[in-house]
Amino acid sequence: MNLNQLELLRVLQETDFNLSRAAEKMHVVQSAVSRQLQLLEAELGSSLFERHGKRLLGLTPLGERIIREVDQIHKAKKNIQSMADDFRDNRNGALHVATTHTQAKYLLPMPVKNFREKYPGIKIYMVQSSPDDLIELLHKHEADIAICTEKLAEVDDLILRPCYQWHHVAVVPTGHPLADGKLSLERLAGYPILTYSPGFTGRSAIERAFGEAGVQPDIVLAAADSDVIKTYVRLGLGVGIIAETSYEPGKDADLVALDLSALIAPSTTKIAYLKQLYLPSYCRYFIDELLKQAQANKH
Amino acid sequence: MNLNQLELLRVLQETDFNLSRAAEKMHVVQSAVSRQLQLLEAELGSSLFERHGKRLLGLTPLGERIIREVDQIHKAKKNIQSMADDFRDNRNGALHVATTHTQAKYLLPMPVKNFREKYPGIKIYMVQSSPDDLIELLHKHEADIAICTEKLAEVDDLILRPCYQWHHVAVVPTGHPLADGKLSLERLAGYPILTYSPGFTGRSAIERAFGEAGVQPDIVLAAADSDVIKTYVRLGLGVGIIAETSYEPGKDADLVALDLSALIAPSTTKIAYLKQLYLPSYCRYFIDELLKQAQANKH
DNA sequence: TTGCGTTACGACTCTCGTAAGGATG
DNA sequence: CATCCTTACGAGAGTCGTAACGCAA
Repeated sequence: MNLNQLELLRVLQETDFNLSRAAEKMHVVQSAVSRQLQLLEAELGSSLFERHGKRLLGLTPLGERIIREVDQIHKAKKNIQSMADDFRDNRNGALHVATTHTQAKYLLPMPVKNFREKYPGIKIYMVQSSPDDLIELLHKHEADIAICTEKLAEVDDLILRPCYQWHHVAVVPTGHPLADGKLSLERLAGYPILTYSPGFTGRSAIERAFGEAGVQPDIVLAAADSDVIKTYVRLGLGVGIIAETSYEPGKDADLVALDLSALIAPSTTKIAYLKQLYLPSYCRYFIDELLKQAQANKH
Repeated sequence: MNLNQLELLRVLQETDFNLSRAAEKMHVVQSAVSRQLQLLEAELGSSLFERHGKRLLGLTPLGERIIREVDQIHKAKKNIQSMADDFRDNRNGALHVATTHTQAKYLLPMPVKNFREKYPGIKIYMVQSSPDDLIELLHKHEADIAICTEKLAEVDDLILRPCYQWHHVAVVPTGHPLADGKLSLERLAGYPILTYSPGFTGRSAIERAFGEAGVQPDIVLAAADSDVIKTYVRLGLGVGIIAETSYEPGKDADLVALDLSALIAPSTTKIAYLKQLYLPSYCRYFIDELLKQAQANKH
């Protein structure tokens, strides 16, 4: 048994149990992985994959169990590498951040700028994705940290750090009737609503608020980002509901933002990363910068 | 980086960072481990060991961290082996049980007998040791399961399964004055006491009972096993306090057992094993037998 | 026929063991 | 001077790549 053979199991799982593609991923010829797999199975004395003829179809029950251990080993190995790189003051690492549009646009810019200055050698990769995907990206080790508001509570192999709390605002063109008088969910629901896609940026809090009030909003546009929403608000499609941070007084002077903190429960944006993985110091620095930025935004 | 190099780190820790002895343990010549260690340190880019000249003195901070990951890897690797062996219905395994005298003599015999019949190919190794050592044996992977009453609560990487609850009895020769009338801790303390060594078989419960009563017993003999205690009780050295299960009505007809359940809190004997290690099916069978035996003893 | 996996064989790399050498207490 | 670690070098084991073959969609 050796690390390459165990790695092969992981790669096979990621390639639909296709030896040829696994070989490609591992930068060896196909016959090599074929032999290594045979050797491993021979050593363990049982087959780890269900087969149809020569083709691999999936894992056997034993294979399932073993691959869980392989994942542990893979994580530990990664940790050893990261720690050594970190200790050596390696300035050639990479930071993979997965987040949603809202955070990428309104929270990350300053932290990223500071990070670039402090760690010019570290490449920053940002993946913008849906909250559903973020957790998966962490688990696949394709992201080091994820920043988002929704969907980050269910899993327990993550460390979750609350970053900042915010509330929603309604945005309407200046002169819109809603801008006067007292706001209520009922009045809001009297207009077509434009807001985030399900699963994005506090959408669940919006739904909960309307649901508990027994009001059925007419959501005519659901977008992944605030800019799209604002664009259509400008076109007069209806009332936008976006995160307060997404309203920019300067650029959005033609829009009015109406505080909804009394009507819709606040949302908390969190930072998440895998509990079992070692976080290099530059990663910790980035998280600290995010928290600092979140503090600054409050004032 | 490969598994042997990582294993070397573990072995070095166990051999006081002595390359020569580590080489012996790994069944290779000393120059081989020297080179492998150099290769690993070169690959990671930092040294993992504090050195004084050529000699290794201990781990660097980085080495400390890395070895924790190495332990994870070692456990996972062991699990893979165990699972494969178990799945293949391997009848050539071994069961390492660590326990104290009392359990070895009064709880284990039947379970061991049943185990031998069901798994004749599995060798049973029993290590008798002090409760202090048992946990260490588990951590060093020199024991699969530990059975004992004391000291099994503090660590959280163990799974603890309560096995049975029992209380102490006082044993005196027939005709001893204590055999008549009402027992109390004060009366007991009027005689020399013979009981277990600190840390053994509920000794802590005995101390707590006397301590809370404000009575200072005169413990003239502290032994690791009940048989020694009974022997000296027979010689008239004083009153023995032993586990109820250690009093055998047949063999011990010349002694009287006096129930102390009202005076000394009951003790619970537990089975412990490492949370992160895979338990082969024969191991689980043995644990089941122990629990069954504990049930049977109640009646 | 194409895609996928296995088997055979020669070349290369890696690791080991032997042996000699240097440092430390 | 005994113990411990390192270095040099040749032998052997292990792994890879090429290539030819078998099998199924």
